[in-house]
Amino acid sequence: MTTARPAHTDERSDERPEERPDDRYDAQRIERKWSERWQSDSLLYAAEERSTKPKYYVLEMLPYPSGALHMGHVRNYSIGDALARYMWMNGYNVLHPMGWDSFGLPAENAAIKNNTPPREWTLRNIAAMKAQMKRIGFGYDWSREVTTCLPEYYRWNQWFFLKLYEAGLAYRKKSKLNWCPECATVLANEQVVGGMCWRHENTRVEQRELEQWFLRITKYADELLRDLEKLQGWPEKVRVMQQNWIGRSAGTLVDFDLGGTVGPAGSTITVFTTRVDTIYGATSVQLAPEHPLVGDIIARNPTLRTQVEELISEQRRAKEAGDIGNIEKHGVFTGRYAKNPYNGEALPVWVANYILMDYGTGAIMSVPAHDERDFEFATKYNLPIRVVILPASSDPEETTAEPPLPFTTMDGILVNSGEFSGLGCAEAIEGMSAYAAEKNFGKATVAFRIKDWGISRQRYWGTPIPMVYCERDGVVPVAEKDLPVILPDQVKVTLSGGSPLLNVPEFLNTTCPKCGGPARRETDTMDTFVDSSWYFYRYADAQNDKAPFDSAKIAYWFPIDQYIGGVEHAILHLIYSRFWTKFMRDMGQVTNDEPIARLFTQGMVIKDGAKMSKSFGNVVSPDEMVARYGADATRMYSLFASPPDRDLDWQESGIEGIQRFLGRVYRFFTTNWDAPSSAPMTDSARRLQRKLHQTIKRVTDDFQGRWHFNTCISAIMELLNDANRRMLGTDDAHPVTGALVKADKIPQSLVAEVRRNIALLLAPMAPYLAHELWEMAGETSNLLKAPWPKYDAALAAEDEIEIPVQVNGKLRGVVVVSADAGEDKIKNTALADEKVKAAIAGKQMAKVIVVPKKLVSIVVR
RNA sequence: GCGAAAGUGGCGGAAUUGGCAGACGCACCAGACUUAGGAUCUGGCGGGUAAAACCGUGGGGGUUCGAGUCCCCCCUUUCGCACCA
Repeated sequence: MTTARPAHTDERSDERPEERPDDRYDAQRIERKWSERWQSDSLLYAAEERSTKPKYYVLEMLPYPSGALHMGHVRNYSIGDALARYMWMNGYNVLHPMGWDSFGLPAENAAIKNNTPPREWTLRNIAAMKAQMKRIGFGYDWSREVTTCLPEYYRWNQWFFLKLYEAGLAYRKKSKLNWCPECATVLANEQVVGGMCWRHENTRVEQRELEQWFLRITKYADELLRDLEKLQGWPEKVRVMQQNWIGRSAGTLVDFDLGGTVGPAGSTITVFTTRVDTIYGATSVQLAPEHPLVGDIIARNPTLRTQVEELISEQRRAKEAGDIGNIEKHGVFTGRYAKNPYNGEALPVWVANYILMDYGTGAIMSVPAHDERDFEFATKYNLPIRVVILPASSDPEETTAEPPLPFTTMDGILVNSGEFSGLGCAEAIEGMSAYAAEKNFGKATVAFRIKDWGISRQRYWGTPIPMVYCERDGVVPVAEKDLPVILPDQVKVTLSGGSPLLNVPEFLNTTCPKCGGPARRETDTMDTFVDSSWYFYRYADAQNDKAPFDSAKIAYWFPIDQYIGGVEHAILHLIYSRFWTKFMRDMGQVTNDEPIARLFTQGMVIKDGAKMSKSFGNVVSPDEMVARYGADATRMYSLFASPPDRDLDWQESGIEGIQRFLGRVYRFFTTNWDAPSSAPMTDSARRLQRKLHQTIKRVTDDFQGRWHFNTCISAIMELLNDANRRMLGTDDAHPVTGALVKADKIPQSLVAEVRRNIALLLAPMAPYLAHELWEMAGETSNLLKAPWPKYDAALAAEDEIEIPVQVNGKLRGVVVVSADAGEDKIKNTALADEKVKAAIAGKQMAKVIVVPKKLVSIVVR
């Protein structure tokens, strides 16, 4: 059935007077209008090359172009964009760029699934996500866009790799590596989470031995640790995580002589210990099952070999399961003895499954009396336990008392320790280390947990490593002038082992840069964390085709003033970035020691108590939110729902509330309030003005300080509620008497002032609406660069304040006094209050405490 | 096991410095305007009471005139680290 539209008639009785279209907040209309304007101005968000303004570099972590933004992105970028806009309004030369971390495995998976080349898939995703960002209205300087999968970018990865190679910081080594069967590639230690692949949480990581390229991040281990001190603008949590990751421990190396009884691997066991002061209490030496000496020891002993092999597999199983910490301690005695160089004692040598080859030297001295693990082990195998440290005590009699074992703390005194007896632990460590060095059987040293960074990936979609293997010249770097080594386009991608590039002869076969003879290219590609280790430098000079960047531009923009992203990058990305910066500094490319001055880690976006994910079916699509409520409401809700460092619980009804608020703001501008054009500042007007200045202060303070955007949005809501109430002439309740007072009309000039400032205050958080309101208020300047409002402390100050009065700790009344009232005045007013009088009637007043501007507390008996 | 953060109405959260607990928003309830309302506006909204009193910030102690906030013990949740010698 079709109903013809009624012909145009002049009169339709049932029709209500139509709202003027402009009376309704139409987010889609407003956002379309401003989006068009902004996009026609390519210089709108551009950072200035030469500027007299102070610089401000605000950066959000670049996304992986998966195809669509998720709410986590929206939250991250809403915070960054609000800050950038705030800084623009405060007169800074703001650098606010965006890019794409666009190499990596998902593109290959998608290629297999959809039969689309990774490059095509990736670039299409980038276009889609860029459109989303523009729709939401994030103010990025797109002239500086960085796309890591393009040769214009990754050629500099290769260039840096050559520099690292020249500096001896890139090297090749055969090693056992973490292998994810699902990814069919090697993973860095950082990408193994509890024995599982970081990307496939149900896939157990295996160990494989392969020739790999490594970057010598350990060269900077000490500095990376030390400079954490400088990063006061970073969350404590992140600094601690990095500190643990680097895992520095100062200790001593001590050689235990095997008396020439062991084969080619040597006849000395070097142990690492942080407690050399306990060495006189050592009752055995423990080797990791994979220690090189173990091979020699078990060579002619099949029984022992079987036992050790069992230890190795126990350890491997535990490692793969990720619970090496809970392994049941096992060990076998090798039948050998090693000499403690301090006292000449021969100690039995054991092999134990809880000793790790990749920490320290893979060998320890076992001191059961003063170490938890050694105590457990010695108890199990009946090894002797000898006390050599007694608790220090101010009472000399107590010093002789045997402590409960194991006694592991450092506040003790050495006993039974030869010439070192009587020393405190700390001085003993120092003295005994020096002694070892002097006698040439050891020295003080530092062990680190951090390992060199393995960057080889047997994958296609990444930066080719610019190295060539020649039969005559061996490993040869590609000449700088021949960069970039282009990643070929038409490649059959599979996920079965080995790099797909092996099957591309025109890539694989090349000539040796040295001799010109036939050679093969390296077919592994770089870990994508290489891309993200320095991308933010490229933003400073994104078009440069002669160098990764011009150092002068880096000197201007760096360090990054504010970096914003998820805490999941606390270790990997952020430690590699710091390493890369230090390397670039040492090669003279940059002058800053650290890339990032301030770091902010925002919380996750969750829904129904769980992280948004497809498997939970609780994913909220930003596109849908923007279509339904508008970009302003979407981003503003992401700022309003919780403080940015906490997790955000997405509630659809919450965003509706924000939408309603924006609608009220809009109507505040369209409503004709019938305000007197010139009127004296009535009491009510004065109160509104005070509220306005208080609001400016609150919002400004939040931007300057703790970034609790939820409370500064609340403040703006309060201002609007207050203004509306007064303008509508709703009755005002007197704060004390409760008597209703007719609200006064607000003069036109104050209405205009409130409107103007609401537009300004909203500009960082709801830019589309703010710009529209700014224009509606008759302003012609660009709101993006309009000066941020200043509050007047005098106008913000209350002239009357409410003072609660407590009697014996319970609230009994509230009195109003002028803000500058002295103690006596406040006290007298409080004591004159009827309710207070009633509460203290018939009792004896013991004490009256007056806290000016705060409260009165009366104690009665 | 070690370390960190957190625990406040039906919900998200506020209280920034020891000083009126619950701002702001959601949900809900009532009313207004309406043929209608998933629009808008007004009012209410921790428990309790007729109204008060009184009780309320995970639990138990403490300091203080006064504690969500400080101290001690415990519980729960989240995150990080975990035979690192």
